[in-house]
Amino acid sequence: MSEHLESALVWFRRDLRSHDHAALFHALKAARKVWCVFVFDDTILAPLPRADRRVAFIRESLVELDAALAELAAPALPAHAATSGQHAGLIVRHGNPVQLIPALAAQLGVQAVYANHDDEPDAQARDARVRGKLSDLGVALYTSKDHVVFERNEVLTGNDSPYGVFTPYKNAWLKKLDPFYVKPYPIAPHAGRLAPIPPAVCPIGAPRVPTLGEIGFEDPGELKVPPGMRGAQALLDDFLSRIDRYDETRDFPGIKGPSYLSTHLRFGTVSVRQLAGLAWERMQAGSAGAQTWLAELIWRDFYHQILHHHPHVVGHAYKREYDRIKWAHGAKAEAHFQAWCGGRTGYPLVDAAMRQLNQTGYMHNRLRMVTASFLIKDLGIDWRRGEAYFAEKLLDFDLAANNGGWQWAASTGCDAQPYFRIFNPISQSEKFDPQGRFIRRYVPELAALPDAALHAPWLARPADLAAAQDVVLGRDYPEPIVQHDEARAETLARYAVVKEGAEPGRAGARKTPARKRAK
DNA sequence: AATAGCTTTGA
DNA sequence: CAAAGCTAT
Repeated sequence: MSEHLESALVWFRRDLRSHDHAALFHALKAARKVWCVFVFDDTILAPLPRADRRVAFIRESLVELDAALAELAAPALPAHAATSGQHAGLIVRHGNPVQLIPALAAQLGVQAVYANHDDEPDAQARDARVRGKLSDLGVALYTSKDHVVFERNEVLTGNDSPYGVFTPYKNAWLKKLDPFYVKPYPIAPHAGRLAPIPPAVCPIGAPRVPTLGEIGFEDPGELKVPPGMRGAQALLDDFLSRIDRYDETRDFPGIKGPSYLSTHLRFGTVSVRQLAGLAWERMQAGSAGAQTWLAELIWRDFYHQILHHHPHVVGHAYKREYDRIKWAHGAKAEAHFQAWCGGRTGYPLVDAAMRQLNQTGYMHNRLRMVTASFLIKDLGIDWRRGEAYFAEKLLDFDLAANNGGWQWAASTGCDAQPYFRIFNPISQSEKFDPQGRFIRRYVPELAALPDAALHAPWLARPADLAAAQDVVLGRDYPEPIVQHDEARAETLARYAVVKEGAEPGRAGARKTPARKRAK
């Protein structure tokens, strides 16, 4: 890999940054001339809604990346020179990378293409095809770890098998970590090798990043997450002032606890090495918040290596016996699913969370667990439908983490937690949004209710409902679409088929007494 | 990374 | 009688 090449092409995918970038570093070290390309992959874009925040986020980030690469290549050039002639930057294409990458490699006459690993099954298949086509042209494809701190087979159990349980994985991960693994790849010292883009590849003076319209999309409106490396840096600066309290604040959607960096991790506009390094440093200095946050980054690595080793988790339970569960079907289930999607379940915290997702493309992590548990364990609906809905709506959607989270909530996943993990949507609400700050923000029709009545308004005293601007359940806000206690019993029965032998009718036979809530 | 139901403690 | 603790699922 370190032999000297005349020229190379770096293919950017989920790593839209110009610093601490593995593939870019390796290319710059190996080749005299280096070009950079991003492809808007039509096989991914075609099924998306036309107003998609992610596409807008990517486009904005590419504009910045292009300028950053040009600046790195020729820092002395005044800004106006950037449009006056041949200069380095980002080549952007739109179509199928399986054709476009080999074609561009041939046009540029490079000897190698460099990219960073993407362990999603579709990406693996795509990269294998690109590798084959490049190889036909006599061009090598070199790929590197970049998206996670440890990948694939880097963290293994004592007998060299991949971990399937998080806690021992985390312990092994932390034991393996040392400063080497979080050291940034230096780009700037080698950036002089970034080569001007030939006019035949990108016409001089033409903008290199297409508009949303040019790739068939519409403006999705304001992005709640500032895009690009600069957006990431701004969020990181802000989070570093709060990270020490992360362990105390992260579970409360009504307060600013999270880093809000998930989208940047997804698109690589921030370096996970930098984040892990910062968190590790603070953790060693005694920060409980940094320690808790680092564990979240480790969850991310964990789910990525799960996906790498067990691609069947896409579309199937990690533990295959859980695919025997019969999920709710029919008109009622369909109505329930629509109510869940639209934030009309009658459970205020669930509805507030779903409305946050619909309105902003983001959902607080605590609420991802609450809403997932509600869909699966209260509505009895197949976790894959919820997974797909999140996949469509989340700006930070990442297949490995989303799938892992849903399988966790569905109890079909890799951690050894038993099937009875059933969140109580009311006690979750009382515990994590006690003042209803979050609920009031997204369910304003209930805002005038007293705190105690917000979590389960159907149990509120009629006087409280009347006092609250005459809130009428069923008119101003839905009645609960299911009764949690009953749903819980049904779920236990539903999951009983997984238990060995699946003694028919055993679970759920014990009647849960209807729980009355004292005034 | 949870809850229900029961038991114990405390005001 | 309510909060806090314990434990099986």
